[in-house]
Amino acid sequence: MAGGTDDHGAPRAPTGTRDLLWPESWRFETMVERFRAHVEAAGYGLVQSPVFEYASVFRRGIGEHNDVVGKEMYEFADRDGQMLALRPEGTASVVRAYVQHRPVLPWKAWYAAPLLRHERPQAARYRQHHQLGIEVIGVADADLDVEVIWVAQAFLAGLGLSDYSLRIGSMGDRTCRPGYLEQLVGYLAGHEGELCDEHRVRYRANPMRVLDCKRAECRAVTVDAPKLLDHLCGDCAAHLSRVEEGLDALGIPFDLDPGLVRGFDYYTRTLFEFASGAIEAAQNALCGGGRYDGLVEMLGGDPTPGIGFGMGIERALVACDAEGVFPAAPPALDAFVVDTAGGEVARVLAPRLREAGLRADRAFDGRSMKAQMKLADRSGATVALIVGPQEAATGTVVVRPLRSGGDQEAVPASSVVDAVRAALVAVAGATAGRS
RNA sequence: GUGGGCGUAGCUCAGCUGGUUAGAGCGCCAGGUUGUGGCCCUGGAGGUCGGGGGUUCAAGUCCCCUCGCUCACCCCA
Repeated sequence: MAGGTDDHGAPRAPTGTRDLLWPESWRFETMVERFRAHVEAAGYGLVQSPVFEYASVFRRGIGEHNDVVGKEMYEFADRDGQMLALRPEGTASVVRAYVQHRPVLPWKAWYAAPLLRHERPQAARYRQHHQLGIEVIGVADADLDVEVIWVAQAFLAGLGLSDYSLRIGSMGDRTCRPGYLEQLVGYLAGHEGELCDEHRVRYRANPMRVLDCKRAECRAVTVDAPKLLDHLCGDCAAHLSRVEEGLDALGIPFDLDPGLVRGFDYYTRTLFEFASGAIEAAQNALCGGGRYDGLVEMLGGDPTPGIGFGMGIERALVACDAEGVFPAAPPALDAFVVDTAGGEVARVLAPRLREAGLRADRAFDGRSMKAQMKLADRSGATVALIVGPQEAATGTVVVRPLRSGGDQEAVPASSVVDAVRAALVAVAGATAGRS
């Protein structure tokens, strides 16, 4: 295959992207709706920002020294020569929107958006993926950190998930981090020759990455490296303690992880990540977030605190599959019209049923009774409404239950809607009676 | 960017050491006393065996290249 087509010339979805067809698409959207209900009940309002921004928004916010901006961002000059970038993560865009519009503080926003990164696809990782997220601008209180973590945790639990864990850490702030980084770089410089090939040359650009390196060489060095959690200033230490207390108070289990590090420059203080224990694949991070008290300023606003998280919808769905929860059970039809008498009845009856608030569909192309009944069955409809020559001549419609054992009956065309409603009630009653 | 695995009907896959018109299950379509779905039976449609080149009397089966998918590293949701 070449040029975005298969070898027969038919185009296909780009590498790392996928089409979601019914009923998978239904499940995806249902998860978004769940999230909407969950966060709106906690005071968050939807924010929608463009899928592309001036590239500088991400360069300034996320920083140059990480893979997302450095080598994964879709960046291009448009026809006017403006440097634009497809949104690689959610927070920078939302904060840019805040700086531009200055909504009243505190501003609690949520979003569900596609993110694009030119990564090599693998299990549970795509070039276009989707995140559910929240951002709160204008609150420094550690109790908000607890709320934000709760929002994520309660959502996961609400999906029915139970096999996941929470790690939290702190990135310090401008008071304590610079001094710590200096110490860390000094320490690493003293062990430069012992680091892995990659970090031997890169440790100065992003020293905290080395702490996260999985290679044995780096691990041997970092065991005794200075830890940021031991060098937090008084305010950052107090903030972290308050968060831990709050999580304890809510009964949310967590692990304090000195090695929890993120590549984005904007993070300060609280950092957290939920990982699934049920996902077999390597990519098991469900949700990552943290505080970014310096980001608003970096994007041209006044110094204003902020915090948020992003949760991968695709990953959450994989976790749901792995745990056997949140099944796909799309709604079925109420009625399916079968017309073998020329279609004159079906073309009016189906719209009338829908106007009456019923979920209805019909067959086309004048197919046989058997074929139309098959479609009716496959549609999941509760009843089939059958119109043959006999019914067409007498102005009646046969109401045939498809999901229960009841008998079919012929009713006047004028009372079909009532008959369908009665059948729905009867079936619902029978179902309730069985369970 | 690096490495491994795989590419045969819409889907899941068989096709042994290269040899006649490439198969199965599911799905789809049409029939099974001339008006009724689900089960069952019968029949049918549907494949340039990812693409290109090479070896050979002969390749889905071997070799090379290429595209794609997939898994892992890196990083991340």
